[in-house]
Amino acid sequence: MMADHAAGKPADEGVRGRFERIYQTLRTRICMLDYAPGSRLREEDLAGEFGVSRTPLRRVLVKLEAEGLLRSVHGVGTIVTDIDVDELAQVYELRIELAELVGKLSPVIVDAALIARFRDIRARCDRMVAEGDPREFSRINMEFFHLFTTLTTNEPLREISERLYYQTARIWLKTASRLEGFDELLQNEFVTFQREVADITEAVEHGDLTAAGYVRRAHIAMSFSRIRQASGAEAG
Amino acid sequence: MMADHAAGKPADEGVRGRFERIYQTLRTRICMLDYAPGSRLREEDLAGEFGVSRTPLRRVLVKLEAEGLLRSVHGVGTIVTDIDVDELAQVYELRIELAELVGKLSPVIVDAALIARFRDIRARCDRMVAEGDPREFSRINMEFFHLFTTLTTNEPLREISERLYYQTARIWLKTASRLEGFDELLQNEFVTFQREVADITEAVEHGDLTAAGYVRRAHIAMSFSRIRQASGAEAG
DNA sequence: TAGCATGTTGTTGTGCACAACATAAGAAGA
DNA sequence: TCTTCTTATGTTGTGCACAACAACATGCTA
Repeated sequence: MMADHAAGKPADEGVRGRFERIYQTLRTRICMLDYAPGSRLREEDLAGEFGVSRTPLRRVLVKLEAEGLLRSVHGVGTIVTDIDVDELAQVYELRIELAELVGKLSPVIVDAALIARFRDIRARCDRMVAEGDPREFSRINMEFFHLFTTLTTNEPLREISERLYYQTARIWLKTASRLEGFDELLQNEFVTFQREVADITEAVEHGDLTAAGYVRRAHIAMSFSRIRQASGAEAG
Repeated sequence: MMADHAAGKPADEGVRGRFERIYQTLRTRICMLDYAPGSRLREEDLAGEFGVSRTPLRRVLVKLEAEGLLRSVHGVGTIVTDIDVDELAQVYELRIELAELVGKLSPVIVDAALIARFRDIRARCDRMVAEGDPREFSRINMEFFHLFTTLTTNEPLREISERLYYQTARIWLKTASRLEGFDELLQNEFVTFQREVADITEAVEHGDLTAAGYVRRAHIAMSFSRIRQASGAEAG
Protein backbone atom coordinates (compact mmCIF):
# COMPACT_ATOMS: atom_id res chain seq x y z
CA MET A 1 0.00 0.00 0.00
CA MET A 2 2.41 2.62 -1.20
CA ALA A 3 1.26 6.22 -1.17
CA ASP A 4 1.87 8.43 -4.17
CA HIS A 5 4.95 10.54 -3.74
CA ALA A 6 3.50 13.47 -5.66
CA ALA A 7 0.40 15.44 -4.77
CA GLY A 8 -2.50 15.60 -7.19
CA LYS A 9 -1.70 12.22 -8.65
CA PRO A 10 -4.60 9.88 -7.98
CA ALA A 11 -3.67 6.23 -8.20
CA ASP A 12 -6.75 5.23 -10.14
CA GLU A 13 -6.18 7.50 -13.10
CA GLY A 14 -5.69 5.56 -16.30
CA VAL A 15 -3.11 6.23 -18.95
CA ARG A 16 -5.59 8.58 -20.57
CA GLY A 17 -6.04 10.55 -17.38
CA ARG A 18 -2.31 10.80 -16.81
CA PHE A 19 -1.82 12.07 -20.34
CA GLU A 20 -4.45 14.75 -19.86
CA ARG A 21 -3.01 15.83 -16.51
CA ILE A 22 0.54 16.29 -17.85
CA TYR A 23 -0.78 17.97 -20.99
CA GLN A 24 -2.86 20.54 -19.13
CA THR A 25 -0.08 21.19 -16.63
CA LEU A 26 2.46 21.99 -19.33
CA ARG A 27 -0.06 24.00 -21.35
CA THR A 28 -0.88 26.15 -18.34
CA ARG A 29 2.80 26.72 -17.58
CA ILE A 30 3.41 27.88 -21.14
CA CYS A 31 0.39 30.19 -21.19
CA MET A 32 1.17 31.64 -17.75
CA LEU A 33 4.70 32.37 -18.98
CA ASP A 34 6.21 30.05 -16.35
CA TYR A 35 8.11 28.79 -19.38
CA ALA A 36 9.34 31.90 -21.17
CA PRO A 37 8.95 32.02 -24.96
CA GLY A 38 12.17 30.84 -26.56
CA SER A 39 13.31 28.86 -23.53
CA ARG A 40 14.46 25.26 -23.90
CA LEU A 41 12.88 22.29 -22.14
CA ARG A 42 14.51 18.90 -21.66
CA GLU A 43 12.39 15.82 -22.21
CA GLU A 44 14.24 13.84 -19.58
CA ASP A 45 13.75 16.53 -16.92
CA LEU A 46 10.02 16.68 -17.58
CA ALA A 47 9.77 12.90 -17.65
CA GLY A 48 11.50 12.72 -14.29
CA GLU A 49 9.26 15.38 -12.78
CA PHE A 50 6.09 13.53 -13.74
CA GLY A 51 7.49 10.13 -12.86
CA VAL A 52 7.31 8.60 -16.32
CA SER A 53 9.72 7.72 -19.08
CA ARG A 54 10.41 9.84 -22.13
CA THR A 55 8.18 7.70 -24.34
CA PRO A 56 4.76 8.59 -22.88
CA LEU A 57 5.90 12.15 -22.23
CA ARG A 58 6.72 12.65 -25.89
CA ARG A 59 3.07 12.04 -26.75
CA VAL A 60 2.25 15.14 -24.74
CA LEU A 61 4.99 17.16 -26.40
CA VAL A 62 3.81 16.04 -29.85
CA LYS A 63 0.33 17.35 -29.10
CA LEU A 64 1.64 20.64 -27.74
CA GLU A 65 3.78 20.96 -30.85
CA ALA A 66 0.74 20.32 -33.07
CA GLU A 67 -1.03 23.17 -31.27
CA GLY A 68 1.85 25.52 -31.92
CA LEU A 69 2.99 25.95 -28.32
CA LEU A 70 6.23 23.95 -28.65
CA ARG A 71 8.72 23.19 -31.39
CA SER A 72 10.94 20.11 -31.20
CA VAL A 73 14.18 20.39 -33.16
CA HIS A 74 16.35 17.32 -33.68
CA GLY A 75 19.67 17.70 -31.92
CA VAL A 76 18.76 21.04 -30.39
CA GLY A 77 15.93 20.72 -27.93
CA THR A 78 12.28 21.41 -27.26
CA ILE A 79 11.74 25.15 -27.61
CA VAL A 80 8.77 27.11 -26.31
CA THR A 81 7.51 29.03 -29.33
CA ASP A 82 7.69 32.79 -29.34
CA ILE A 83 4.58 34.72 -30.26
CA ASP A 84 4.08 37.75 -32.41
CA VAL A 85 1.04 40.01 -32.51
CA ASP A 86 0.94 40.01 -36.31
CA GLU A 87 1.04 36.22 -36.55
CA LEU A 88 -1.90 35.99 -34.16
CA ALA A 89 -4.10 38.31 -36.21
CA GLN A 90 -5.63 35.43 -38.17
CA VAL A 91 -6.23 33.41 -35.03
CA TYR A 92 -8.04 36.33 -33.44
CA GLU A 93 -9.99 36.89 -36.65
CA LEU A 94 -11.30 33.35 -36.31
CA ARG A 95 -11.82 33.46 -32.54
CA ILE A 96 -14.08 36.48 -33.04
CA GLU A 97 -16.35 34.55 -35.35
CA LEU A 98 -16.38 31.41 -33.21
CA ALA A 99 -17.34 33.41 -30.11
CA GLU A 100 -20.49 34.48 -31.90
CA LEU A 101 -21.19 30.90 -32.94
CA VAL A 102 -20.97 29.72 -29.32
CA GLY A 103 -24.13 31.70 -28.66
CA LYS A 104 -25.89 30.43 -31.76
CA LEU A 105 -25.09 26.74 -32.29
CA SER A 106 -26.67 24.13 -30.03
CA PRO A 107 -27.17 26.42 -27.02
CA VAL A 108 -27.47 24.77 -23.62
CA ILE A 109 -30.54 24.92 -21.43
CA VAL A 110 -29.80 27.61 -18.88
CA ASP A 111 -30.48 26.38 -15.36
CA ALA A 112 -29.86 27.73 -11.88
CA ALA A 113 -26.55 25.90 -11.50
CA LEU A 114 -25.16 27.49 -14.64
CA ILE A 115 -26.24 30.96 -13.54
CA ALA A 116 -24.65 30.32 -10.16
CA ARG A 117 -21.33 29.54 -11.79
CA PHE A 118 -21.40 32.79 -13.74
CA ARG A 119 -22.31 34.78 -10.63
CA ASP A 120 -19.51 33.12 -8.69
CA ILE A 121 -16.85 33.97 -11.23
CA ARG A 122 -18.27 37.47 -11.51
CA ALA A 123 -17.81 37.99 -7.76
CA ARG A 124 -14.26 36.68 -7.88
CA CYS A 125 -13.59 38.92 -10.85
CA ASP A 126 -14.65 41.93 -8.82
CA ARG A 127 -12.21 40.99 -6.07
CA MET A 128 -9.44 40.50 -8.63
CA VAL A 129 -9.94 44.02 -9.98
CA ALA A 130 -9.45 45.46 -6.50
CA GLU A 131 -6.13 43.66 -6.08
CA GLY A 132 -4.90 44.27 -9.59
CA ASP A 133 -2.56 41.33 -10.21
CA PRO A 134 -1.92 40.56 -13.92
CA ARG A 135 -1.26 36.91 -13.15
CA GLU A 136 -4.52 36.51 -11.28
CA PHE A 137 -6.24 38.30 -14.13
CA SER A 138 -4.94 35.74 -16.61
CA ARG A 139 -6.06 32.90 -14.37
CA ILE A 140 -9.62 34.18 -14.06
CA ASN A 141 -9.69 35.06 -17.74
CA MET A 142 -8.83 31.45 -18.54
CA GLU A 143 -11.44 30.14 -16.16
CA PHE A 144 -14.08 32.45 -17.59
CA PHE A 145 -13.26 31.26 -21.09
CA HIS A 146 -13.95 27.66 -20.11
CA LEU A 147 -17.22 28.66 -18.51
CA PHE A 148 -18.24 30.60 -21.61
CA THR A 149 -17.68 27.63 -23.91
CA THR A 150 -20.11 25.58 -21.85
CA LEU A 151 -22.86 27.76 -23.31
CA THR A 152 -22.84 25.54 -26.38
CA THR A 153 -23.21 21.78 -26.50
CA ASN A 154 -21.44 21.63 -29.85
CA GLU A 155 -18.38 19.63 -28.84
CA PRO A 156 -16.26 20.30 -31.95
CA LEU A 157 -16.87 24.02 -31.51
CA ARG A 158 -15.76 23.84 -27.90
CA GLU A 159 -12.60 21.92 -28.75
CA ILE A 160 -11.60 24.29 -31.53
CA SER A 161 -12.36 27.38 -29.46
CA GLU A 162 -10.19 26.00 -26.69
CA ARG A 163 -7.31 25.27 -29.02
CA LEU A 164 -7.40 28.78 -30.49
CA TYR A 165 -7.74 30.37 -27.07
CA TYR A 166 -4.56 28.73 -25.78
CA GLN A 167 -2.72 29.79 -28.91
CA THR A 168 -3.42 33.42 -28.03
CA ALA A 169 -3.58 33.32 -24.24
CA ARG A 170 0.07 34.28 -23.68
CA ILE A 171 0.06 37.48 -25.69
CA TRP A 172 -1.83 39.48 -23.05
CA LEU A 173 0.56 38.63 -20.20
CA LYS A 174 3.54 39.19 -22.48
CA THR A 175 2.26 42.60 -23.51
CA ALA A 176 1.25 43.51 -19.98
CA SER A 177 4.72 42.65 -18.63
CA ARG A 178 6.12 45.41 -20.85
CA LEU A 179 3.64 47.91 -19.53
CA GLU A 180 4.68 47.78 -15.89
CA GLY A 181 4.44 51.24 -14.48
CA PHE A 182 1.49 52.10 -16.72
CA ASP A 183 -0.97 51.13 -14.02
CA GLU A 184 -3.74 53.11 -15.66
CA LEU A 185 -3.63 50.91 -18.77
CA LEU A 186 -3.62 47.74 -16.70
CA GLN A 187 -6.49 48.98 -14.54
CA ASN A 188 -8.39 49.77 -17.73
CA GLU A 189 -7.89 46.16 -18.87
CA PHE A 190 -9.23 44.85 -15.58
CA VAL A 191 -12.30 47.09 -15.61
CA THR A 192 -13.04 46.26 -19.24
CA PHE A 193 -12.92 42.54 -18.49
CA GLN A 194 -15.06 43.15 -15.43
CA ARG A 195 -17.71 44.75 -17.65
CA GLU A 196 -17.52 41.83 -20.08
CA VAL A 197 -18.09 39.32 -17.29
CA ALA A 198 -20.95 41.39 -15.93
CA ASP A 199 -22.64 41.81 -19.31
CA ILE A 200 -22.34 38.14 -20.25
CA THR A 201 -23.52 37.03 -16.82
CA GLU A 202 -26.62 39.16 -17.14
CA ALA A 203 -27.24 37.89 -20.66
CA VAL A 204 -27.07 34.33 -19.33
CA GLU A 205 -29.41 35.25 -16.51
CA HIS A 206 -31.91 36.36 -19.14
CA GLY A 207 -31.30 33.20 -21.15
CA ASP A 208 -30.15 35.25 -24.13
CA LEU A 209 -27.10 33.28 -25.26
CA THR A 210 -27.05 34.98 -28.64
CA ALA A 211 -26.49 38.29 -26.89
CA ALA A 212 -23.77 36.69 -24.77
CA GLY A 213 -22.04 35.63 -27.98
CA TYR A 214 -22.18 39.12 -29.42
CA VAL A 215 -20.78 40.67 -26.24
CA ARG A 216 -17.98 38.16 -26.18
CA ARG A 217 -17.26 38.76 -29.85
CA ALA A 218 -17.01 42.50 -29.37
CA HIS A 219 -14.73 42.18 -26.35
CA ILE A 220 -12.32 39.78 -28.05
CA ALA A 221 -12.05 42.15 -30.99
CA MET A 222 -11.44 45.17 -28.77
CA SER A 223 -8.97 43.30 -26.60
CA PHE A 224 -6.85 42.37 -29.59
CA SER A 225 -7.06 45.93 -30.86
CA ARG A 226 -5.67 47.22 -27.57
CA ILE A 227 -2.91 44.60 -27.55
CA ARG A 228 -1.94 45.52 -31.08
CA GLN A 229 -1.92 49.20 -30.14
CA ALA A 230 0.25 48.59 -27.09
CA SER A 231 2.71 46.52 -29.15
CA GLY A 232 2.79 49.07 -31.95
CA ALA A 233 3.47 51.92 -29.54
CA GLU A 234 6.43 49.94 -28.24
CA ALA A 235 7.90 49.15 -31.64
CA GLY A 236 7.20 52.51 -33.33
CA MET B 1 23.75 3.66 -53.62
CA MET B 2 20.62 1.77 -52.77
CA ALA B 3 17.42 2.73 -54.53
CA ASP B 4 14.22 3.11 -52.54
CA HIS B 5 12.24 -0.08 -52.63
CA ALA B 6 8.89 1.71 -52.52
CA ALA B 7 7.52 4.13 -55.05
CA GLY B 8 6.66 7.67 -54.03
CA LYS B 9 9.29 7.74 -51.34
CA PRO B 10 11.81 10.45 -52.17
CA ALA B 11 15.10 10.00 -50.41
CA ASP B 12 15.48 13.66 -49.45
CA GLU B 13 12.29 13.95 -47.43
CA GLY B 14 12.94 14.83 -43.80
CA VAL B 15 11.34 13.24 -40.82
CA ARG B 16 8.59 15.85 -41.05
CA GLY B 17 7.89 14.97 -44.67
CA ARG B 18 7.80 11.27 -43.93
CA PHE B 19 5.36 11.83 -41.09
CA GLU B 20 3.06 13.86 -43.34
CA ARG B 21 3.23 11.26 -46.10
CA ILE B 22 2.28 8.34 -43.85
CA TYR B 23 -0.38 10.44 -42.12
CA GLN B 24 -2.10 11.48 -45.34
CA THR B 25 -1.88 7.98 -46.76
CA LEU B 26 -3.62 6.40 -43.78
CA ARG B 27 -6.16 9.22 -43.57
CA THR B 28 -7.08 8.75 -47.23
CA ARG B 29 -7.42 4.99 -46.78
CA ILE B 30 -9.77 5.48 -43.85
CA CYS B 31 -11.89 8.07 -45.63
CA MET B 32 -12.04 6.06 -48.86
CA LEU B 33 -13.21 3.07 -46.79
CA ASP B 34 -10.15 1.02 -47.78
CA TYR B 35 -10.08 0.40 -44.04
CA ALA B 36 -13.63 -0.50 -43.08
CA PRO B 37 -15.09 1.12 -39.95
CA GLY B 38 -14.59 -1.25 -37.03
CA SER B 39 -11.68 -3.11 -38.61
CA ARG B 40 -8.45 -3.68 -36.69
CA LEU B 41 -5.03 -2.45 -37.77
CA ARG B 42 -1.71 -3.77 -36.51
CA GLU B 43 1.00 -1.25 -35.73
CA GLU B 44 3.76 -3.64 -36.73
CA ASP B 45 2.21 -4.36 -40.12
CA LEU B 46 1.87 -0.67 -40.90
CA ALA B 47 5.39 0.01 -39.65
CA GLY B 48 6.72 -2.72 -41.92
CA GLU B 49 4.80 -1.42 -44.92
CA PHE B 50 6.23 2.09 -44.58
CA GLY B 51 9.70 0.87 -43.73
CA VAL B 52 9.90 2.35 -40.25
CA SER B 53 9.73 1.11 -36.68
CA ARG B 54 6.66 1.24 -34.48
CA THR B 55 7.91 4.31 -32.61
CA PRO B 56 7.63 6.92 -35.40
CA LEU B 57 4.52 5.24 -36.76
CA ARG B 58 2.76 5.63 -33.44
CA ARG B 59 3.08 9.40 -33.77
CA VAL B 60 0.89 9.15 -36.85
CA LEU B 61 -1.62 6.92 -35.09
CA VAL B 62 -1.78 9.31 -32.12
CA LYS B 63 -2.67 12.17 -34.43
CA LEU B 64 -5.29 10.12 -36.27
CA GLU B 65 -6.73 9.13 -32.90
CA ALA B 66 -6.86 12.78 -31.81
CA GLU B 67 -8.86 13.54 -34.97
CA GLY B 68 -11.33 10.79 -34.17
CA LEU B 69 -10.50 8.46 -37.06
CA LEU B 70 -8.79 5.76 -34.96
CA ARG B 71 -9.07 4.41 -31.45
CA SER B 72 -6.15 2.60 -29.79
CA VAL B 73 -7.12 0.17 -27.04
CA HIS B 74 -4.48 -1.37 -24.83
CA GLY B 75 -4.25 -5.09 -25.34
CA VAL B 76 -6.82 -5.14 -28.11
CA GLY B 77 -5.65 -3.23 -31.14
CA THR B 78 -6.01 -0.10 -33.22
CA ILE B 79 -9.61 0.12 -34.35
CA VAL B 80 -10.97 2.26 -37.18
CA THR B 81 -13.79 4.25 -35.63
CA ASP B 82 -17.31 3.70 -36.83
CA ILE B 83 -19.38 6.73 -37.76
CA ASP B 84 -22.97 7.60 -37.09
CA VAL B 85 -25.05 10.23 -38.83
CA ASP B 86 -26.39 11.62 -35.58
CA GLU B 87 -22.94 12.01 -34.06
CA LEU B 88 -21.83 13.98 -37.08
CA ALA B 89 -24.67 16.49 -36.87
CA GLN B 90 -22.64 18.89 -34.74
CA VAL B 91 -19.63 18.61 -37.01
CA TYR B 92 -21.77 19.46 -40.01
CA GLU B 93 -23.37 22.30 -38.09
CA LEU B 94 -19.92 23.80 -37.66
CA ARG B 95 -18.69 23.00 -41.16
CA ILE B 96 -21.63 24.95 -42.55
CA GLU B 97 -20.59 28.08 -40.70
CA LEU B 98 -16.90 27.71 -41.51
CA ALA B 99 -17.64 27.36 -45.22
CA GLU B 100 -19.21 30.79 -45.15
CA LEU B 101 -16.22 32.18 -43.27
CA VAL B 102 -13.85 30.88 -45.95
CA GLY B 103 -15.39 33.41 -48.33
CA LYS B 104 -15.25 36.22 -45.80
CA LEU B 105 -12.02 36.05 -43.80
CA SER B 106 -8.75 37.07 -45.48
CA PRO B 107 -9.80 36.26 -49.05
CA VAL B 108 -7.05 35.55 -51.55
CA ILE B 109 -6.37 37.68 -54.60
CA VAL B 110 -7.99 35.83 -57.48
CA ASP B 111 -5.59 35.42 -60.38
CA ALA B 112 -5.64 33.53 -63.65
CA ALA B 113 -3.87 30.49 -62.20
CA LEU B 114 -6.51 30.08 -59.50
CA ILE B 115 -9.33 30.36 -62.02
CA ALA B 116 -7.57 27.80 -64.18
CA ARG B 117 -7.48 25.30 -61.31
CA PHE B 118 -11.20 25.69 -60.74
CA ARG B 119 -11.95 25.28 -64.45
CA ASP B 120 -9.77 22.19 -64.58
CA ILE B 121 -11.52 20.47 -61.72
CA ARG B 122 -14.86 21.53 -63.16
CA ALA B 123 -14.02 19.78 -66.43
CA ARG B 124 -12.93 16.62 -64.65
CA CYS B 125 -16.08 16.77 -62.57
CA ASP B 126 -18.14 16.77 -65.74
CA ARG B 127 -16.35 13.64 -66.97
CA MET B 128 -16.87 11.98 -63.59
CA VAL B 129 -20.61 12.52 -63.77
CA ALA B 130 -20.74 10.73 -67.11
CA GLU B 131 -18.99 7.68 -65.69
CA GLY B 132 -20.82 7.65 -62.40
CA ASP B 133 -18.34 5.97 -60.05
CA PRO B 134 -18.93 6.69 -56.33
CA ARG B 135 -15.27 6.23 -55.52
CA GLU B 136 -14.16 8.67 -58.18
CA PHE B 137 -16.83 11.05 -56.88
CA SER B 138 -15.32 10.96 -53.41
CA ARG B 139 -11.88 11.54 -54.79
CA ILE B 140 -12.87 14.63 -56.77
CA ASN B 141 -14.99 15.86 -53.88
CA MET B 142 -11.92 15.69 -51.65
CA GLU B 143 -9.79 17.47 -54.20
CA PHE B 144 -12.39 20.18 -54.66
CA PHE B 145 -12.55 20.73 -50.91
CA HIS B 146 -8.83 21.41 -50.80
CA LEU B 147 -9.12 23.83 -53.69
CA PHE B 148 -12.01 25.63 -52.01
CA THR B 149 -10.06 26.19 -48.80
CA THR B 150 -7.35 27.99 -50.77
CA LEU B 151 -9.85 30.82 -51.21
CA THR B 152 -8.87 32.08 -47.76
CA THR B 153 -5.39 32.87 -46.53
CA ASN B 154 -6.48 32.36 -42.93
CA GLU B 155 -4.31 29.37 -42.06
CA PRO B 156 -6.10 28.36 -38.81
CA LEU B 157 -9.40 28.39 -40.66
CA ARG B 158 -7.98 26.15 -43.38
CA GLU B 159 -6.55 23.68 -40.85
CA ILE B 160 -9.77 23.44 -38.89
CA SER B 161 -11.91 23.12 -41.99
CA GLU B 162 -9.67 20.30 -43.18
CA ARG B 163 -9.91 18.46 -39.89
CA LEU B 164 -13.69 18.66 -39.81
CA TYR B 165 -13.95 17.65 -43.45
CA TYR B 166 -12.04 14.43 -42.90
CA GLN B 167 -14.18 13.64 -39.88
CA THR B 168 -17.25 13.61 -42.09
CA ALA B 169 -15.79 12.49 -45.43
CA ARG B 170 -16.56 8.79 -44.95
CA ILE B 171 -20.27 9.14 -44.30
CA TRP B 172 -21.16 9.81 -47.94
CA LEU B 173 -19.42 6.70 -49.29
CA LYS B 174 -20.81 4.62 -46.44
CA THR B 175 -24.34 5.81 -47.13
CA ALA B 176 -23.92 5.45 -50.89
CA SER B 177 -22.72 1.87 -50.55
CA ARG B 178 -26.09 1.01 -49.04
CA LEU B 179 -27.92 2.61 -51.93
CA GLU B 180 -26.54 0.42 -54.69
CA GLY B 181 -29.26 -0.17 -57.17
CA PHE B 182 -30.77 3.24 -56.56
CA ASP B 183 -28.88 4.72 -59.47
CA GLU B 184 -31.24 7.66 -59.67
CA LEU B 185 -30.30 8.85 -56.19
CA LEU B 186 -26.61 8.46 -56.93
CA GLN B 187 -26.94 10.29 -60.22
CA ASN B 188 -28.76 13.07 -58.40
CA GLU B 189 -25.81 13.37 -56.01
CA PHE B 190 -23.39 13.64 -58.90
CA VAL B 191 -25.42 16.28 -60.70
CA THR B 192 -25.91 18.30 -57.53
CA PHE B 193 -22.18 18.33 -56.89
CA GLN B 194 -21.62 19.23 -60.53
CA ARG B 195 -23.84 22.29 -60.06
CA GLU B 196 -21.97 23.25 -56.89
CA VAL B 197 -18.64 23.11 -58.66
CA ALA B 198 -20.03 25.10 -61.57
CA ASP B 199 -21.57 27.79 -59.36
CA ILE B 200 -18.49 28.21 -57.20
CA THR B 201 -16.22 28.26 -60.24
CA GLU B 202 -18.26 31.06 -61.77
CA ALA B 203 -18.29 32.96 -58.49
CA VAL B 204 -14.50 32.72 -58.38
CA GLU B 205 -14.32 33.86 -61.99
CA HIS B 206 -16.23 36.98 -60.97
CA GLY B 207 -13.99 37.43 -57.93
CA ASP B 208 -16.98 37.14 -55.59
CA LEU B 209 -15.61 34.87 -52.88
CA THR B 210 -18.40 35.79 -50.49
CA ALA B 211 -20.88 34.32 -52.92
CA ALA B 212 -18.69 31.22 -53.26
CA GLY B 213 -18.88 30.79 -49.51
CA TYR B 214 -22.65 31.04 -49.47
CA VAL B 215 -23.01 28.51 -52.27
CA ARG B 216 -20.70 26.11 -50.48
CA ARG B 217 -22.58 26.61 -47.23
CA ALA B 218 -25.90 25.82 -48.82
CA HIS B 219 -24.58 22.71 -50.54
CA ILE B 220 -22.99 21.29 -47.40
CA ALA B 221 -26.25 21.78 -45.53
CA MET B 222 -28.29 20.13 -48.27
CA SER B 223 -25.83 17.28 -48.66
CA PHE B 224 -26.06 16.41 -44.98
CA SER B 225 -29.84 16.67 -45.17
CA ARG B 226 -29.93 14.11 -47.97
CA ILE B 227 -27.51 11.80 -46.13
CA ARG B 228 -29.67 11.99 -43.00
CA GLN B 229 -32.76 11.26 -45.07
CA ALA B 230 -31.16 8.26 -46.75
CA SER B 231 -30.00 6.87 -43.40
CA GLY B 232 -33.38 7.47 -41.81
CA ALA B 233 -35.20 5.72 -44.63
CA GLU B 234 -32.97 2.72 -44.07
CA ALA B 235 -33.44 2.60 -40.30
CA GLY B 236 -37.14 3.48 -40.27
C1' DT C 1 -23.65 -30.33 -20.63
C1' DA C 2 -23.18 -25.83 -18.49
C1' DG C 3 -20.17 -23.02 -15.87
C1' DC C 4 -15.85 -21.61 -14.30
C1' DA C 5 -11.03 -21.37 -13.66
C1' DT C 6 -6.70 -21.20 -16.03
C1' DG C 7 -3.33 -21.02 -19.42
C1' DT C 8 -2.21 -19.26 -24.09
C1' DT C 9 -1.83 -16.00 -27.59
C1' DG C 10 -1.81 -11.52 -29.49
C1' DT C 11 -1.83 -6.50 -29.12
C1' DT C 12 -0.72 -1.90 -27.40
C1' DG C 13 2.04 0.78 -23.69
C1' DT C 14 6.59 1.64 -21.60
C1' DG C 15 11.52 1.91 -20.63
C1' DC C 16 16.04 1.92 -22.27
C1' DA C 17 20.11 2.06 -25.25
C1' DC C 18 21.89 3.87 -29.26
C1' DA C 19 21.85 6.60 -33.72
C1' DA C 20 21.35 11.12 -36.00
C1' DC C 21 21.99 15.71 -35.59
C1' DA C 22 23.29 20.47 -34.17
C1' DT C 23 26.02 23.49 -31.60
C1' DA C 24 29.94 25.33 -29.30
C1' DA C 25 34.55 25.08 -27.86
C1' DG C 26 39.28 24.53 -29.07
C1' DA C 27 43.35 23.87 -31.73
C1' DA C 28 46.01 24.49 -35.87
C1' DG C 29 47.30 27.22 -39.66
C1' DA C 30 47.91 31.45 -42.39
C1' DT D 1 44.49 37.94 -34.88
C1' DC D 2 41.33 35.81 -37.79
C1' DT D 3 39.71 31.73 -40.15
C1' DT D 4 38.76 26.96 -40.49
C1' DC D 5 38.72 22.33 -39.39
C1' DT D 6 38.17 19.05 -35.72
C1' DT D 7 36.40 17.38 -31.56
C1' DA D 8 33.44 17.19 -27.56
C1' DT D 9 29.02 17.63 -25.64
C1' DG D 10 24.17 17.62 -25.35
C1' DT D 11 19.62 16.91 -27.35
C1' DT D 12 15.90 14.76 -29.96
C1' DG D 13 14.65 10.62 -33.10
C1' DT D 14 14.57 5.54 -33.62
C1' DG D 15 14.64 0.57 -32.81
C1' DC D 16 14.03 -3.09 -29.80
C1' DA D 17 12.78 -5.89 -25.81
C1' DC D 18 9.69 -6.43 -22.25
C1' DA D 19 5.54 -5.24 -19.28
C1' DA D 20 0.51 -4.58 -19.02
C1' DC D 21 -3.59 -5.92 -20.61
C1' DA D 22 -7.52 -8.19 -23.04
C1' DA D 23 -9.61 -11.88 -25.61
C1' DC D 24 -9.83 -16.60 -26.66
C1' DA D 25 -9.15 -21.51 -26.15
C1' DT D 26 -8.86 -25.41 -23.14
C1' DG D 27 -9.72 -28.48 -19.66
C1' DC D 28 -11.72 -29.36 -15.22
C1' DT D 29 -15.63 -29.75 -12.18
C1' DA D 30 -20.31 -29.98 -10.65
